[in-house]
Amino acid sequence: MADTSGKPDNGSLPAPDGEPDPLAILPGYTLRRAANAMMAELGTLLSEVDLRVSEASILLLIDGRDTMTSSQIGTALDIRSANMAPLIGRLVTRGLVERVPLDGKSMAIILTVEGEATLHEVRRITQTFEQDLLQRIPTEHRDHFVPALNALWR
Amino acid sequence: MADTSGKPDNGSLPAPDGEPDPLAILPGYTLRRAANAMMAELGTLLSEVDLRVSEASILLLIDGRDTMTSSQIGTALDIRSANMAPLIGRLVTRGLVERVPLDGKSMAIILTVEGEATLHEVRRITQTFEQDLLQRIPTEHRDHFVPALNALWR
DNA sequence: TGTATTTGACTATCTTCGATACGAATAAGA
DNA sequence: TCTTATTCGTATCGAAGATAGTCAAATACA
Repeated sequence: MADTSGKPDNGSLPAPDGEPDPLAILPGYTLRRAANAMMAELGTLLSEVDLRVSEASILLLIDGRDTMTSSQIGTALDIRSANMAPLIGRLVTRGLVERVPLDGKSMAIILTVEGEATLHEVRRITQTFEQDLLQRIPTEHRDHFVPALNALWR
Repeated sequence: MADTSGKPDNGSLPAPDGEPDPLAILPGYTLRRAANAMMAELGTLLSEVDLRVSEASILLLIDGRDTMTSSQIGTALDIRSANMAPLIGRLVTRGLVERVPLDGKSMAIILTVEGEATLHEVRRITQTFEQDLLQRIPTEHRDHFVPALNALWR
């Protein structure tokens, strides 16, 4: 209805001459595009160690901990337990982590020796990636990037 | 999702002495989490008009244009033509857009009257969403948000 | 103690977005 | 004309995420 917004309303007149994308000024749209681009790139980098982004996240998270259960990992990474099961399963199959019973019900997910070696590669890849990502952001915006993003979900 | 509230649920994670989440300072990780949270929220909002985010993007893009082909839309939104086909197909089935032959090979995708009415709702929803999104970002970071994101894919 | 509820791990299946691979038809060029 | 490239479309796959529901262990409680 009546746009009560005080933002630049270019809605009904998109100026179809030279502007290829009227969505580019929308924060939500740019957020999606940027995230897609970055995740695709990270996915390509991680294919070197045959890991998906979510799998690499798990390895990074459980490093140095020996009592983290599948559900705790899921809570930390916001992954449902139904989706954790096959994720952990693949890591177990590949010998990167193992399930260790904590009690008769809970299982701790811990890195194997091979998992630690792979994690080392993952660290190398992600650190380079994160550095490159920040480098692409103009210096005057760089320090605002993570705080702004964190305000959207933390 | 269901975690947009600032509740203190991390009793299971290490205390604030060490680090509650070693991934939270990674730009790529925060980017993904923020984008996921925002897109889930927008998806929920758009379910009111039974549209997915990508479908709503198409409507927003083609408004006011009458010679945009499926492949041009795909180029603008970075959607492969193979994925455009079912997307446009659903919009056609719902009577929101129609295919108009341009030259025997190319088809222009244009809004129907009903599509324009729906687009009006979409604008209302997305403008509120975009405004809320920006509001959540602390003022000192807000102006840096879109420029920083655009540097990652434009 | 016995019963009921909650929790942890898991299976099966669905949805959304995105990517390939390929085919058919038209347009454009050698 | 014959070949190549473009456009639109099919079918299929993959990653991430969501629901529903099973099952057994753990916990709460009357």
